[in-house]
Amino acid sequence: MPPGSSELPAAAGFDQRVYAAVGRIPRGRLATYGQIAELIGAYGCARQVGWALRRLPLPSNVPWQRVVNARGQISFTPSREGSDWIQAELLRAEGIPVDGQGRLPLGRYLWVPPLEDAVDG
DNA sequence: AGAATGACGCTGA
DNA sequence: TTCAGCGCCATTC
Repeated sequence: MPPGSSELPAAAGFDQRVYAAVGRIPRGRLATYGQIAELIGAYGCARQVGWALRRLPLPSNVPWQRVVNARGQISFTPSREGSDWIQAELLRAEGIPVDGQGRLPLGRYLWVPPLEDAVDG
């Protein structure tokens, strides 16, 4: 729709990129915010990835729970209104052990995205 | 328009 | 290992 006719934020397209990238994370795997940002060509915009996931309506078909910070820990914050704890439960359901402090073995479950553009496919 | 905020990440102590 | 500081940039007030 033409600009000015809606209240849609300019990052609406950005959100879709994030959701598409997150949707590619296999079950039982983890990715970081920075990893998703870099994957969609927005290196350095890790925070914006978090914003996009925050705007994600729950429940959602997007595996948002597989996105954690680079420190290998679930980002706990009151603004999530409990979705952070839901994230821990969902990850445990996928076979990923989550610490009582939200920490998890990121090195063991880190997702390595395929290089689609480098090979013929 | 300017200032504060935040589901991040890196460096240094 | 944990903690503090700084850079980052869209969102929000």
